[in-house]
Amino acid sequence: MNRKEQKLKTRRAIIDAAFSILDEQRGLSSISLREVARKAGIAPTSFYRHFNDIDELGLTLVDEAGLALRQLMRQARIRIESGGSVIHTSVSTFMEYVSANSNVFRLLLREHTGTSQAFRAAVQREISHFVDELTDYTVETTKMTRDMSSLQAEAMVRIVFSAGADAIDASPEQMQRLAQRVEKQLRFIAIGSLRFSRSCTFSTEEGD
Amino acid sequence: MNRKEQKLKTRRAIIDAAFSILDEQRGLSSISLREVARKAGIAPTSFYRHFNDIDELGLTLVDEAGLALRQLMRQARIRIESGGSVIHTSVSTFMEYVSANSNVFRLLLREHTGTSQAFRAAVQREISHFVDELTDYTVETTKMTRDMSSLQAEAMVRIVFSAGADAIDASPEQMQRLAQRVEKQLRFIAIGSLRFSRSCTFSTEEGD
DNA sequence: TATTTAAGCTTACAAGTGTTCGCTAATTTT
DNA sequence: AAAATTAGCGAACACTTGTAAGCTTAAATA
Repeated sequence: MNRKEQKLKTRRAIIDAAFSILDEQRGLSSISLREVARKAGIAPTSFYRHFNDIDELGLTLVDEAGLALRQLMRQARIRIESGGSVIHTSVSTFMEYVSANSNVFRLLLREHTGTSQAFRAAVQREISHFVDELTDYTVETTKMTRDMSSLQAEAMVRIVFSAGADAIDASPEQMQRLAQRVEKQLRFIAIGSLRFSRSCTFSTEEGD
Repeated sequence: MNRKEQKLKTRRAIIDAAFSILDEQRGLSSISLREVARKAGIAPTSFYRHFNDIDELGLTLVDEAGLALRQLMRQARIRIESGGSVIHTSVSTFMEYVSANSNVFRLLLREHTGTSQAFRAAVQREISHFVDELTDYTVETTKMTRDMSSLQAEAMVRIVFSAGADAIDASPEQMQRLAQRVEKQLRFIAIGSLRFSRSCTFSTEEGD
């Protein structure tokens, strides 16, 4: 058993090395096998004992980042259930997550608009997941239609992720300020979609 | 004069070559001097007659992209003045711009979250410009405070740019659909901020 | 204990990179 | 017409890159 244990250990070393490189200013596409190997403390060729390809490593990183994102969602839901404003709690949780896992979030943001179709698709999948969950929540807790909830959720996620991008390089004070702005903006959307929803009730055949 | 003319011509060839490479799947950071030179039809060393550095080329590209963005704003304003819904006109103009200059917009999006601090700052500057102009417009055409207008403008720009990212790779039908969604989402914000603004009037000392 | 397995290493190669140097040739200036 | 300037080129440099081949060595299995 000691063998597989060791293998997993250096596999982790490779992944961590890759993340640490991303942390230091570089994107997935410009990451080099040799650099990762150097940082992980192995010979370049040993890399192939763990991944067939450098892209395989990249997808692994995106998967791990997506996992962290889902954990974030879970945590936010738990906090919401124990009381407090939904919007405030969500934004706070998100911002904390961004600063705590800045390298992970940076990866998601970069690859979202990045150079590789496969990575972009992978990130898009994670974000859609995020939107879907928020849509479900909105449908449950409001009287809005699914379509309207979906629009609202999408708008909110766009804003939060976009703000998250700015938050990465921000100081704690800037982030505090940013979070407050985002909260207000999300309230715009919440209020607006509700209003919009009501005004539509009159002009469509779909009653309540 | 024939000399400077020729120089400008090959300078343009270099810039166009760089843009065309970006078009074909690659990011600014992974662009290679030699590749650009090859595509521009000059020797690698001749590149230095026009730019000190490959980063200097990068900044030039970002500047050109920003210029195009400002032209877009101007065009949108003209269209708005000649009647029609502000939101609809703006979104349409933006979407048309994105698909017409997809490589340029791609550059802005990528470098916004990209690998180089200088590029990120340059793009951020352009986007801030965009937000500021929209804020001014909102202050002029509504009774909202500057702070509130700024929040609204920022939210709208975040959504539009985020949607623009999705629009790049979308088919015409998908883009049509996307544009409609964005329009509704912007309306959420417009309605919401107005409502929010009114409700604040009661709780603050700032009357009207 | 003997044999097999496999993680990790060293060496090696072909291809790509940025950049320096000195040259050519054509245009501009004197 | 002579001199100076300069866009562009070829050769060469000192790298870095991905990947292949074969070896070592320690653990797993028989």
